[in-house]
Amino acid sequence: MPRTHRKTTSSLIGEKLADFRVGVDNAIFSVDTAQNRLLVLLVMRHEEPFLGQWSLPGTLVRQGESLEDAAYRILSEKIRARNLYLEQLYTFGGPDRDPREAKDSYDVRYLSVSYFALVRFAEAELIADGVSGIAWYPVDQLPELAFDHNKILEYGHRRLRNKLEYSPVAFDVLPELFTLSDLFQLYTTVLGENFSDYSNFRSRLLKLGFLSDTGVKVSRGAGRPASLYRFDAEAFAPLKDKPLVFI
Amino acid sequence: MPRTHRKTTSSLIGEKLADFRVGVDNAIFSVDTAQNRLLVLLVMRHEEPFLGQWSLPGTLVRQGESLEDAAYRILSEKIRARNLYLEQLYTFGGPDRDPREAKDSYDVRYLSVSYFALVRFAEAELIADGVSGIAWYPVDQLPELAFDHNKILEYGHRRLRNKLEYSPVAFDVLPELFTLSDLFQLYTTVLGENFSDYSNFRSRLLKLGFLSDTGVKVSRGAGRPASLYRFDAEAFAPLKDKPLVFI
DNA sequence: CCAAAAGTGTTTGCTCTACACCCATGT
DNA sequence: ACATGGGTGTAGAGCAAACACTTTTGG
Repeated sequence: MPRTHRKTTSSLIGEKLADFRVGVDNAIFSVDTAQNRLLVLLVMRHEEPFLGQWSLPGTLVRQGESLEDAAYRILSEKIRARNLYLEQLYTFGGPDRDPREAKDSYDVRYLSVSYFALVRFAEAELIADGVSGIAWYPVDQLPELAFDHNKILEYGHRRLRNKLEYSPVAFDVLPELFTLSDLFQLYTTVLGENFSDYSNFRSRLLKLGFLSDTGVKVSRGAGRPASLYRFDAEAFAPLKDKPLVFI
Repeated sequence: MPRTHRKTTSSLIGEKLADFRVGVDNAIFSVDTAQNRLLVLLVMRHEEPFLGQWSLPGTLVRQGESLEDAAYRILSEKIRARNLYLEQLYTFGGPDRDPREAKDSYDVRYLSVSYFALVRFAEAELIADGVSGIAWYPVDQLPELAFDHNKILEYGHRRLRNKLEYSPVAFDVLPELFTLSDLFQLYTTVLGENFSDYSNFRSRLLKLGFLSDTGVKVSRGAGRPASLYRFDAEAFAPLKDKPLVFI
């Protein structure tokens, strides 16, 4: 494998290696169940390029820091969230995705490893550091973002929908105890109004057998009180690798 | 977003940025239908570290070259394949994944953006460049690979199985005209013996409506001759974004 | 009592599974 | 003729969509 990991600068024709800056950008989603909105966390840029424009929270990777560590670091610098789900999304690294590449005489490439996160909205307290603008934006009302961040978000949004359908991410982001309506509403705000009928959703989920009824009832205004359920990780374990459908 | 894309070296405490070499490594799969084996392309290393060990074909990214371009370049340096499917797999970038990081005084990080590829076996002619060892290995008889390449391959293998179930990659890798047995066999070698009954597989696929019978029959030894089918891209188009199950 | 929310049940049609069986060819 | 692989059909189980209905609360 002669061409892999050759020492930095090669003198062979046409083989000049690119010099990279590696950053991590996060697509952080959250569901505001009170207002039925799917939100994404944006921060205002205070530097060139794209000064004054909204962008995804990101950072450059430090020495000794893994990519995932970097992703968690940005997240914890922006919000205080304890319950969350995070995974790598995609790596965007084409040339010309950052305007600085053109200007820099040194021909530097900016590579972005993006991460996808879903956090519990109620607990996610934004950290205002005085200077930076930081805000939750509804995904259907996004402004034009810096770099290729609109593209990253679109990609992240697709991933979110898939995750919800095929894996139990929802429970990472719901409170410990929740009603089936809470769960249904979460799915509805992410997947759209008519993804399923409530009663069918309900029986499908219950049949899977990893939601345990605590027996405790809660009343939310008018209407019959709802049972509080808990996600039973043990009961779910055997299903972990099977293709699940929560439709 | 003050911490994103800050100019190279920062002097703030604990914020020393990592210096990156970005490589692309390919997990290239192929199905040998004659012998019913799932193969992966490995190359022998002729440099330290891991000299004399097998590894995934990889390269460092050049100036002006996109990640995907780099992936295609390695591929075309190793095999002459015209029909293939390729997509990004995952980015491995933790510290300590490359032993050179420890030795280099300069604290360089080696980041690997891995790509997943599926190529048509019959056409994939290996390019022996005299020096390098290069070979197809059955995925169930892998040697110990350099770096974290075993992990990458495992990840790629999982992706392959998913791709086959939910997307029409198989048709990128089958000949223009194929029998339903060819298709079934491809699925069997990748997903395992008992993923489905032939007759059910058959009717499910045909009902989807994007396989058109050419009427031409081929005889392979004994037994009734089989119809040659063609993948009808137009008929498939409307199904593109729907969740398909080829199980 | 009525509206609202939670929870149950039923009907209809379809898909999945598992086989059994027929068809066309080489030897 | 018979083994071999290709292709068709079917009965039963289970699931999903749609919707009607009951239960329990607040006002």
